[in-house]
Amino acid sequence: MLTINLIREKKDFVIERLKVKNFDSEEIVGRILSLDATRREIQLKTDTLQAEMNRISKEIGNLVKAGKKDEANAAREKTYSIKEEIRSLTEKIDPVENELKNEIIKLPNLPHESVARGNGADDNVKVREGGAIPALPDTALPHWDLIKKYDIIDFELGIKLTGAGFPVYKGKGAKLERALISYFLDQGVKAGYTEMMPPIMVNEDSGFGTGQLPDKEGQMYNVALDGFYLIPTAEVPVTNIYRDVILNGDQLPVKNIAYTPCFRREAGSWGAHVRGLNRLHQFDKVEIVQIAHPDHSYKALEEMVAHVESLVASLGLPYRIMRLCGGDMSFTSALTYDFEVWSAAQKRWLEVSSVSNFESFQANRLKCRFREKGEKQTRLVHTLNGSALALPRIVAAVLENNQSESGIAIPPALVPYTGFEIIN
RNA sequence: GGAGAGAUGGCAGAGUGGUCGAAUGCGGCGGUCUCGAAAACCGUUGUCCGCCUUCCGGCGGACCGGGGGUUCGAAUCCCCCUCUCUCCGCCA
Repeated sequence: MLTINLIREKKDFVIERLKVKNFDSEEIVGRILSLDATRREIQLKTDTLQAEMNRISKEIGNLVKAGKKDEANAAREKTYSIKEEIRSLTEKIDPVENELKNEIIKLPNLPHESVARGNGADDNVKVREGGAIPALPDTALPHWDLIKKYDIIDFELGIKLTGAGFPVYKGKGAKLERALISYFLDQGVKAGYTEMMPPIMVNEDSGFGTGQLPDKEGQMYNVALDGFYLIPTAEVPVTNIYRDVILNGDQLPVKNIAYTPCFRREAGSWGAHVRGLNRLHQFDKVEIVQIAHPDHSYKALEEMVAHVESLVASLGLPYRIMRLCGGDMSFTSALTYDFEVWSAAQKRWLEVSSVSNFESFQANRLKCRFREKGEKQTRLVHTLNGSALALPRIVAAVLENNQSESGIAIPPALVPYTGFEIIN
């Protein structure tokens, strides 16, 4: 959520920047400014009247204590009309405030100045690439055939237990999954992140804090009986740790890492390109989250990108890093880099990580601030997160890229974690 | 699931209708003392909103789990909700 101050002070700038995200905000901003003016006008009136009320009430107290009953009653008479006036103003201010908030949360985050205009994935900018695309024989199989051949992941069993998109990992498949989680966590801890194991269900406040609610309600599984949501990403609980928190400047940056299962309803997004592990309702992901000083958040973003890059490279996967254009970026992000790995049998790039700086957009919803030592003023922090990494598509690429007649070779970096070198 | 108790500032913990944004202690910050530190002593120490102000800041309003009510006046009284704790039962 953008701050009202920014909208008030840099109205034209806000409108211009949002055009990069193909978002026409002129009307909304106009409504916001008018509601804001109304709100302040009403508040000034009520505050003045309330001050008068408080003064008289205090006076009555003193008069009663002094035994001046008649004067006290006279003063009491005066309060009735003021009270009525306050009541009617209060009734007006509530809807104005609600409407104001409803309008503000409609505005997406402003894109960073480096973000290009564009409509979709085709307009994203390739920043870097690495790794060699393997040459596979024509007999190479897509991962959904490989997992059947080696019996390591069972989709039909998942359908029986739950439904489509909830696979069962078996034998070496399960071990590979666990190995990747451990490997990613260990690498993160080495890079200075603190490991967290958060709840995988969150309440409504948390859903609002990171921006899933109210807009993307339909994307999350809802445990209606208790009012909880299954997390679509560890970003939600791990970032919400800092909801309503004021940090000391010297505590920044906060660097946390967490493995969690992730749950996504993916309503309406089924169709082509979602076979096998490409899109699931439940999947595993290791997420890195940073709470950064606003002056250093882009340095933090680069550091996170470098970390994710080192992970992908260490698995020997061909990858490319894309800077998302305005039209392809999420509502909450100011700058996003996507990581894609080459899936050799599907012959397509699969998104395995998305690393973003949200600047103060989430922080403003979360009310996460920090105070510099010696300063009185609090400021909003910047929040960042990225997948490091999302497992299923990594598994898909590892299986497809490393297949041969004799089986699937495990990347050397993972062997200490799997305990085996080949799936056959 | 049954019975009971409670929710106050960073923490602990007073406060049952007016002068309470809230005693006191701890912690934090600044200072005195010291070569330095500890101890001791002195001072200071919440958040949000609005108005004024060139900065420093000043003034006003709100906030004692959340929401509503009674009252001229509510941390204090009433109603609803949420959460926590204790005991019993069940249980990974």
